[in-house]
Amino acid sequence: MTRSNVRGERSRTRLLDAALAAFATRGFHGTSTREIAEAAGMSAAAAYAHFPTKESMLYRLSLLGHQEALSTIEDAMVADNGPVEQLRDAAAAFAGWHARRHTIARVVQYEMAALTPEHAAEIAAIRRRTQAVVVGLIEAGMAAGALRRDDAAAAGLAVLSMGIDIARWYRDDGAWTADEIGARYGRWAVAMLGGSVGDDPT
Amino acid sequence: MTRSNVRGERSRTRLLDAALAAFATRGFHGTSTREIAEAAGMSAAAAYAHFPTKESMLYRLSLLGHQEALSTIEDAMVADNGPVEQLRDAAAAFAGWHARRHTIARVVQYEMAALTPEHAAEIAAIRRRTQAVVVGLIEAGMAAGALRRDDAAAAGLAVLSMGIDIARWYRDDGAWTADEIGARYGRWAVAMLGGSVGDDPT
DNA sequence: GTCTATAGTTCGATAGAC
DNA sequence: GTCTATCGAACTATAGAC
Repeated sequence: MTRSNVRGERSRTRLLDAALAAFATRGFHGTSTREIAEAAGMSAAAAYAHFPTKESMLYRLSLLGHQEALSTIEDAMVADNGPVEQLRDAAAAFAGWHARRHTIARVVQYEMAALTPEHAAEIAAIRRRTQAVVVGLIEAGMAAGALRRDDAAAAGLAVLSMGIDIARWYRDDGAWTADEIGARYGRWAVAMLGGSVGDDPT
Repeated sequence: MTRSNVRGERSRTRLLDAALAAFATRGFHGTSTREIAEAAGMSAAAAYAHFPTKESMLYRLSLLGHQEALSTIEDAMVADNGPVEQLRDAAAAFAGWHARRHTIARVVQYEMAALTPEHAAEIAAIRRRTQAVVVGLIEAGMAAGALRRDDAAAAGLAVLSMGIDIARWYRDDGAWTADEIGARYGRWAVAMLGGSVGDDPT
């Protein structure tokens, strides 16, 4: 991390920002390396000094996004108020993240098929951890009798689905803030499974 | 509809089937006209006797799929047992359709950005009708006191989101049938909003 | 309606100068 | 690290024969 590569780091960041915006709106296959480079203020050839392939840009974005989504869930669970409140907080954080960070979330959720098999496998491992966290909370809630008995794996998938799909439709100029959406989706996730928290007597 | 164009109709159908499979797995921009034509058993040039552009294939598939999804919801509501049971049935039909017809559903939900502006506007009108049906049921249920007061538009979006996202992850060799998924998602949609039907005392 | 051939463009990625 | 120039391949779509 010498002083001499500060400029290189900046170019790399600009490229990733440009690739993110393009992949989110037109998709990986709908985006050319020329578009990305131009949006980053350099020639297409210059981009190859920072990333060996177009796919390597997607991989970097996908990895960062997946890690961020998982961390957001984990951070929301630190207050251990029991599985039901933890489920509410995790679902709220997950949904809120997909609204607040809808651009990278769109890449995370809808461009995985364009990754190389090796990169896709690495990303899939993070996704499995994310799913395991939510399903684990649901299982714990059911075991404690605080949630209605049901297929916990299917329920976890549905709770995540509500959050993931936000990335498809959310717009920054829409009617709801990311926090509002998060709060609502957290309540809905719990209510869906027959649970209750606080002033929510179902 | 003369006898002489029966072969043409068959070729057209084969092309649409091939385009559907390709668009669903690799996306519109990730699919070439050559791939589609080859999978349909003809040259790329021959495909242009049936469709003037690659986008026109996508448009046809998207239109058929959207109409089918809307019809499925409407058909599920014919038995008027009140808004809550109708909501359960509509959500179940919508979710079940996305599982049973996940291939075309994937094209319907995730390839809209590749349509021409004119075609996209036509499709968007069908989507608005679909949304209006579900939001209308939720509003009716809230007005009747059978569902918890909440933002009906946001709730409708979340109910549809659960169904839509099924197209992203559903596989034919998975653990659940489309009917099982539909039944569960119908119950969850109602429970999420504090409603109850039949043997579901929340 | 289908073919071969190809026009004309754009693609991802590289060569080599500075 | 960035540029201009370009390679070789792939792309959408068309021309013209049958």
